[in-house]
Amino acid sequence: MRINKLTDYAIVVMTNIAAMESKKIHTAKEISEISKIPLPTVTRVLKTLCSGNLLESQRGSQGGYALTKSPSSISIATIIECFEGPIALTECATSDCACSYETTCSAQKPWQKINETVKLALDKMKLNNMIETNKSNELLQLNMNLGG
Amino acid sequence: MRINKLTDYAIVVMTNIAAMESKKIHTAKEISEISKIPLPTVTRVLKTLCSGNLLESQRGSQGGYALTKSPSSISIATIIECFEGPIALTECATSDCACSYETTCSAQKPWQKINETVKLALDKMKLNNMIETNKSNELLQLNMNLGG
DNA sequence: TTTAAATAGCACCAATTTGGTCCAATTACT
DNA sequence: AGTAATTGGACCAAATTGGTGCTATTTAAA
Repeated sequence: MRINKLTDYAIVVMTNIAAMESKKIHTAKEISEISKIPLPTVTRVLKTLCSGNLLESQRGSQGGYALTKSPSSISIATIIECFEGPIALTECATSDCACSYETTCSAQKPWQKINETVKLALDKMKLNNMIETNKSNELLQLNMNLGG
Repeated sequence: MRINKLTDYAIVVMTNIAAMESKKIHTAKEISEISKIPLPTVTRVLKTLCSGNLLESQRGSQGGYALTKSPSSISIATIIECFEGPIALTECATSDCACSYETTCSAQKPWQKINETVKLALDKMKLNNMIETNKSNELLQLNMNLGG
């Protein structure tokens, strides 16, 4: 039931980028050092975030990554969906559900309700909510969410 | 972010047992046939449910499994926790979190909020809610939740 | 034009988790 | 005693996940 490690990395990375207001564009190397995530891994995370349109990339010299939207309009739900597909505890509520009991399965409605609740909670939580407590905090680092 | 297959099996099994009011005790074989889950696998699920005190077992001839409580007082949350530990999208909100950023990590509160919401939704959903739509329905079978 | 800096898109391997199965031991009823 | 049933453990195969590296491509600056 837990989110994947890569998804957790992604949330850390996005939060860190959001917390750095001074500059707009950041290289993978820079983000790697700040987040204390090895470069190859953070690179992969950044690519996925990019293909999900949560980051935009600038190639070549002086290039890097930047948020596509303001921190207050990027939700945790979006980030999770970018890495793990539609938010649902079961596949039942998903569009691509090939469940053969669709019409008779009485369990489907309860699950839809549960999944909606979860999605709503994750939709409400935006990037700025993750950093607003105190901005002078050290930047988020690896393992803060997954414990270690 | 999805629940495990075994957890899904467990919910199916528990719902099916709850739906059979006539008899109180059911053998593993019986439950296997009704739920269309292979006997060895359903056996394992039943054992786990038993050690989590959601089912009580009677050994020997004429033995089997029965709910320990009424369907209306058994929540989906309890079943999930029985198989996957504390309900949390991250480990941060868990008691055994060894997160070294505890005091400074500003992301912890948001995560606690999210996890509480999820837990609440799963706590509210009881076994009787899973079957109440219409009792004449065929019993739930394998894959109804995970699709397939 | 050349060079250096950076991302893009793969493909690969290792480690972990998960799922499924079986066996020997134990218990209880007849 | 014999049969029917659970118990607990161990085991293996499969799938997923995480981590890394390589090469191509793009861009800006020297």
